[in-house]
Amino acid sequence: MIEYSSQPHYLVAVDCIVFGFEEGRLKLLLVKRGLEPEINKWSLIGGFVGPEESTDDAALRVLKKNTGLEGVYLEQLKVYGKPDRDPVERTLSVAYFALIDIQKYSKQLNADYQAEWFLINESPQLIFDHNAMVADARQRLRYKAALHPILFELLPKKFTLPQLQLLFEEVNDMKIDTGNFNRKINSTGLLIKLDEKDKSSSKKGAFYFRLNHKKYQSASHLILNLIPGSKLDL
Amino acid sequence: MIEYSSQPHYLVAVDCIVFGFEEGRLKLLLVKRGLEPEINKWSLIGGFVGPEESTDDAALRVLKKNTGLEGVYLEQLKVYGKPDRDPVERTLSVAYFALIDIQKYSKQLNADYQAEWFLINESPQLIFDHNAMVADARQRLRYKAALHPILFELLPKKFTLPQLQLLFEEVNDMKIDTGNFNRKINSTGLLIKLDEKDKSSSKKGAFYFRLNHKKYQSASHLILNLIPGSKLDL
DNA sequence: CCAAAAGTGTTGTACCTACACCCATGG
DNA sequence: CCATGGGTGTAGGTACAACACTTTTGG
Repeated sequence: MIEYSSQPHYLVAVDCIVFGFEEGRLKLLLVKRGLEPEINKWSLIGGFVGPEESTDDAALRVLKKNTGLEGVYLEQLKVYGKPDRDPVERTLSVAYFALIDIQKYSKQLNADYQAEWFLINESPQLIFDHNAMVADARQRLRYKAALHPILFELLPKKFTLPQLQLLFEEVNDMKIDTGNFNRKINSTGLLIKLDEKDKSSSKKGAFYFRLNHKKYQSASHLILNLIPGSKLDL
Repeated sequence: MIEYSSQPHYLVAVDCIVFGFEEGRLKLLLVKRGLEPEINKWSLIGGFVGPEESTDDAALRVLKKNTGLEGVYLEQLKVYGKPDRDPVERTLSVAYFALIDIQKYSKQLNADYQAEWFLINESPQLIFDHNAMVADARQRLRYKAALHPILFELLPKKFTLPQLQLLFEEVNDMKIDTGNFNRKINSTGLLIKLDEKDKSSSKKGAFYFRLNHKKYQSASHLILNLIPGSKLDL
């Protein structure tokens, strides 16, 4: 039997930066940590990687356990591997970011786990290096969303153009011209206009749209150019 | 003393996808693996992460040991975390990709480690999931290079525009119009024209250029638009 | 009828592609 | 003097930013 003799072994965790979008604001899902150290402090959703699961599997499991959701958009962000990032024992963390439809979430088991949504700019101090993870994830989200139509993952099945524009403005932290935005979005062919209108925020009402899923699948690598002088950085 | 009781611990390795560019072709640095299993098969350069170093540090160490080079461009690619990716024992691998000036490399200790350059499209079968890592790294390189001027890291201090164009063509696997390419490159202000010419590949000779380092630093997030209808994908 | 949000039209400009063209020089 | 690779110029088209404009409807 071959073995790697005396190489050191470490704990491996996953942590998920979970983004949501509600009432025109970008939000972040946090939980109160359930174990020492730093018990009861706010933390990203996370857990240790089990012996029979991949890190991807572990992230999915953790996500399902805390939100009840499956089939959400999940992407590996990066590894945080400083030796002393966890004071108890060396633990590597593989960070993932998830985009979820916050409406779907609230229909699921809400109270079971004491998870809570925070406005992203008003979230509390987090444990360890979790604040850095969130900052990195926001940057990555901006970057990725500039090139790929992933932000739809944050919206309910039916949504309006003003809603979508607000989302883009939140993520990129800038105002966008409505005319140009609508024209570009429509030219992608990704949206299908419904007959129904949302009158909750104006008298005229804004038409609902839904995703053209066929187009969305095949165009997941499409390059949007929705953000004018975009200041990407990665 | 707090501890995370009985959570499982794993080995953690780093593997480096090292790119080079020579004679107009993109190359990959590989080594013959020095330990069982799969001893003497071709492999990425890699090693286990030591107890006192971060994964980034480990990658730098491994790179220095195998190429003698320091201060090279190095970026985390992603973690490969399937439970059975190493048949001996569960080992997570944090993959990094590096861009090195192959000229500098050959000046360093060349024969000490039995590393060898392969044309990227003619590289041998690699151990474990290393082939997948290379494929992912190529894609990431293309993606990143479309937005950031990182490809200069692959060139020597002095280089010509035709050389640079070849590099872009290799990385993106497409022909690029010379006129448009030159104009765009020049408009970035990233290059400084030297008086000297390289006459090795034509009678007229091509002017050498060097990087404007100040501009390069401050514009590391610059968005190049050098690849026409680019087919990015990540 | 008016305020306020939704959505459309228009126009000048910047940039980009394609391709024709000139340049330098070793043999 | 000509073949070859290096490098520049230019015309036509596209797409975009900016902003003025029309539409709808509840109060």
